[in-house]
Amino acid sequence: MDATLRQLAAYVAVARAASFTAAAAHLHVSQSTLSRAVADLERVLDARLLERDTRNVQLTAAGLETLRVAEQIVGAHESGMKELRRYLLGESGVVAVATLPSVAAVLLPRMISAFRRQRPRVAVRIMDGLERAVLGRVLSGDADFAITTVGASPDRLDHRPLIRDQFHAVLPEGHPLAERDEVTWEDLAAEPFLAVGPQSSVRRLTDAAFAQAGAAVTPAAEASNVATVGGLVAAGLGVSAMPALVLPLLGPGHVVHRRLTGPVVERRLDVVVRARRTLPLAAAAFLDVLEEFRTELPPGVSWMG
Amino acid sequence: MDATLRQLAAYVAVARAASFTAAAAHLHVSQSTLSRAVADLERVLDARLLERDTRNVQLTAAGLETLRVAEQIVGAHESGMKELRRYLLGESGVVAVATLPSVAAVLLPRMISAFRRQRPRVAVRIMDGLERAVLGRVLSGDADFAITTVGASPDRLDHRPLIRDQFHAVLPEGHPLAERDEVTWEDLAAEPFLAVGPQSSVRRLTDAAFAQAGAAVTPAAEASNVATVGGLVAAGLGVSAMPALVLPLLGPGHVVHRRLTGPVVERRLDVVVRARRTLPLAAAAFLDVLEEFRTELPPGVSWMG
DNA sequence: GCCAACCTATGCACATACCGCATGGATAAA
DNA sequence: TTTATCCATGCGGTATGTGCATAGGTTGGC
Repeated sequence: MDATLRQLAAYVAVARAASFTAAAAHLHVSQSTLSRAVADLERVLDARLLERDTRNVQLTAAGLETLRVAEQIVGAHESGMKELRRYLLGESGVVAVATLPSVAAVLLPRMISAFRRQRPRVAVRIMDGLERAVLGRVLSGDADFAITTVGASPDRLDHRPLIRDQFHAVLPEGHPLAERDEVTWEDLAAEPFLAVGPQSSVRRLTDAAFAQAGAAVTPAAEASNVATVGGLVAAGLGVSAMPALVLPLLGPGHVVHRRLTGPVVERRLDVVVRARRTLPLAAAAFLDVLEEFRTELPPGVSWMG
Repeated sequence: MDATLRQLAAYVAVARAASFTAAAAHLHVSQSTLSRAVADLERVLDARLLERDTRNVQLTAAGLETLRVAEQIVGAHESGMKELRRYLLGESGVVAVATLPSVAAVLLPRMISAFRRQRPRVAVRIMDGLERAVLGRVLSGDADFAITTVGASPDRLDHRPLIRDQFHAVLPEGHPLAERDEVTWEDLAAEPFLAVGPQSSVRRLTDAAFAQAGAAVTPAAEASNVATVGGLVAAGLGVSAMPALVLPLLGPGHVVHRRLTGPVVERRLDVVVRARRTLPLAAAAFLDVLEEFRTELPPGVSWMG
């Protein structure tokens, strides 16, 4: 049979103190308990570990080796439990956030620095991707939660609104529409439209907005990367429409943006978690930080809830 | 409170098998036992580790971290106990032998190779020194046992004869006494005598032998190292007397040796262990090997007991 | 849509382990 | 010789651990 953790811990205490009585006082148990525990250990190992001559307790060679091993085992238990507790209290570990590239680039950095001021020992892993991939990360458990648009509300996921993000017209510098303060979807429909790829949630929203405005728009060009779309606009190949958070990602080209109405279209970014799962405490703490993180946002972006 | 080793082991089994029932079969315990153990662990840690939906058992994030830590702890326990058992069975560890330089150089190498054929994973540490130091090593517990002469039988040590080692006259080549087959102590007393240092047990025996032969001998020179004495003899400065086992250590000089009688003096080499101590099994195994190690010995050396 | 199969949780009873108290026995110091 | 100190051990009460039987709930086949 194997030695109990209790026997090993008792033995370590007695061997270190070289005294049953002293070790008992130190551990706040009775001396008889330790006497028995050590005797049990010796019986289990079938070896004499301590030489007791009423006045002194002295380790045998086997006792020395046993002490070494027992310290390892007991130490592994103690440090492991301590580590685990820290993790479970959300004081260490990794928070994995899945989110859209625009959120990852524009909002997350500030959120993370606020979070890490509060929990410096918790790392944050960012997984950016398009809505479908992002939701998949949450479903599979790779990510603790997501901040993303949610098209068709999928099964096994809970979500709640976090941020409102208004669409803006994206125009080349010097374009006639740029002279106005506001542009309508109908205005845009008259120009060559540069769209993001069909996988993007932005594309779904622009398609819906044109339909709502009663315009049938076939994109003049598509690119999966928004920076590419920005470049196309800057080069004068057409116009586009992007949520406010995406505007900083349009690249260094000379583009301008204007409020986009008729209708005002908003992208809603939700916090998405797995249904019927309790979040790891560190992840929950991140969301708590988000609750209080009501700092100023770029124009056209606002908090919800 | 801390998690029990039993709880952690149960959890590791269940988490690996992703099934209470399968893990129970594997560990040969009832399913209810594991169900309870895992529930206890979750209560102790105050965290949900497994998501059970009747068909599948799936790890939560906390469960994954707990599995990692629990595997470490349980693994440390298992491997530690295995290591300890090996040690206690004498299948690993170190046997520390304290002994005189002559034994260390001449006899021990063969003994060690015989021992290691039987227990290849046990290392042997040799501590050589003069009798006093050698016995001190055993008393302090630094050495498991000693092979040495024993002058005044000291307290707290047990000893039993192992080897008989006859004294020989050590002469320069071409010396008149070298023409005989045997030399007496009286013969030697007429020559300049080259002695080892007063700390050496050999010195004690040569002094006693001369006294027994009725000769008062004052050494012409002393050296603590027997090779030095050999060099002095080879240089023609005098003669000496050494036990047979020491003869190979006299160095490359041109010396010869002859049987020494009147009286025949023997050095007795004992095995010395601490009284009332059980030897570590590996050390006991070494002594067992010695028992059976009755191979040929140099002339003038023989087994006892 | 219903039934059978399967999996985990739990009530119950029993055995063992564990603990502290009190005390015995042995030794070193006074 | 006496005293103080320390470890071992008998004893009784409590906590813990285990298996059996079974409840409860979900999945998959018919």
